[in-house]
Amino acid sequence: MEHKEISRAVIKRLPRYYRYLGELLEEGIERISSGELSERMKVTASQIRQDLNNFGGFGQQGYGYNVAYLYTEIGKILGLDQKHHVIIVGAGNLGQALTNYTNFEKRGFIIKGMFDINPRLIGMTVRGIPVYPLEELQHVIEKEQVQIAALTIPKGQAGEMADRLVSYGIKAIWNFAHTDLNVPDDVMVESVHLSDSLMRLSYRLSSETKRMDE
Amino acid sequence: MEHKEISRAVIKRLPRYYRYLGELLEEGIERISSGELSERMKVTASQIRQDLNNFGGFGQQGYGYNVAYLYTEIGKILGLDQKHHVIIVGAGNLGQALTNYTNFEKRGFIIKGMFDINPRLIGMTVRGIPVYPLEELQHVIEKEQVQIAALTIPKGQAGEMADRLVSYGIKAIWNFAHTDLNVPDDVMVESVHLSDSLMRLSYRLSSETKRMDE
DNA sequence: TAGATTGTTAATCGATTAACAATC
DNA sequence: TAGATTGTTAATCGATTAACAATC
Repeated sequence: MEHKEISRAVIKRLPRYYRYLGELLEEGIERISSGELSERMKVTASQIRQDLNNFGGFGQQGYGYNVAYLYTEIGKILGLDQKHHVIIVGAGNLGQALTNYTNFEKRGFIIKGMFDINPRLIGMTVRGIPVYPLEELQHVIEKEQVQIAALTIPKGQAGEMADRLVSYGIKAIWNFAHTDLNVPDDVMVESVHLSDSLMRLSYRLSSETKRMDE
Repeated sequence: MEHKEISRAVIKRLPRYYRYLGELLEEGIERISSGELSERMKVTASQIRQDLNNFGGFGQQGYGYNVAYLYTEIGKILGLDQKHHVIIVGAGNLGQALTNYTNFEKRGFIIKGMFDINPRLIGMTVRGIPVYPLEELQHVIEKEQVQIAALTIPKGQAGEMADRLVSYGIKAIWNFAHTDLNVPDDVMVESVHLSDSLMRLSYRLSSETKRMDE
């Protein structure tokens, strides 16, 4: 219906709001004003109110925001009220690390299997989740109605594997390969480029050092 | 000296330029114009020229940019011409994955050790790199002149550990814990919030589904 | 009711894109 | 020299912040 397209910048901040609200909830805090939250998160209160109002009026004048309510609502916006079936393509250390991270499960991301070409890994289980050979890929995706694939394989094979996953009906790729993927418009890609991140850290370290030399 | 502070947005894009230039280099391409690069990277040529000119005139009118030269120069800007000593705090799957990723080493990030509280991991080696007990932290940091610490431990312990690392002289923290760290201004933090990333993917998946329902 | 704080409009700031003169 | 393409200034666009009327 109404199509006030939400800006990329806002979406990027949503999980952070969710994280802070979760912490408030744990601390037993019931309500919070944009002003208080702004101090904690180190953003302006104005930005918080603007961001939230993209999705509707969650607050109440003179009161602020109800933490539990806002937490739930942002969860819904992020799609965390639904179960998502996930596979991990690439059962190396990184793939295993993702599988072991049980918090994803709590948020509704259910890992249905891991995949690898390495025969030594096939048959192994992590947290009871088996490593399948790649031949099983299509079968498992269809049977388990998998929507999300985490791609934790070397960049050389990533492009081809992405195409293959898309052809099997995958709708979202969580890409850890150090390359950009080209997929159809209706397939979502979220990339975690670890080396890019490390280089940014290196840049800031170097430029800070230079600044101090002056 | 001259202080035309580089914007956050530009710095964020630098590693991506570096990545694409590396690929061009591998393909044996000697020179490239901002127009050609813009097609590959799917950004505007104007942005490429603006970004690069923050650091100096790397191109030549009528010719474009020399790939090898530009690659080297951006490498220098990113601090990749220098060696950085790194430790990994938290020797679980994720820590091991980082240690196994040999490309970091190629870029000058040399891992000097891993650390853990788990006695079962201590003494183990990954690619020849030993897992030390936390008691060795200060000693190794000082002896090996470690600048960068990757933090791959649960969020509950992350804040305290960050303080400890800072007190031992660490100048940059690559934070994988699902929490924001508070450190002094001269200490750089680069966070990789995996769950934030997964939630963004989930958001886009959900909103795409909704759009199609209309 | 008075005080607090939101939701929202308006002003500002910064980042991106367009345009073009400079120059290889 | 003519053609190509940069470096850079100007114009546009979008995102952030400030301000304040609405309202609980």
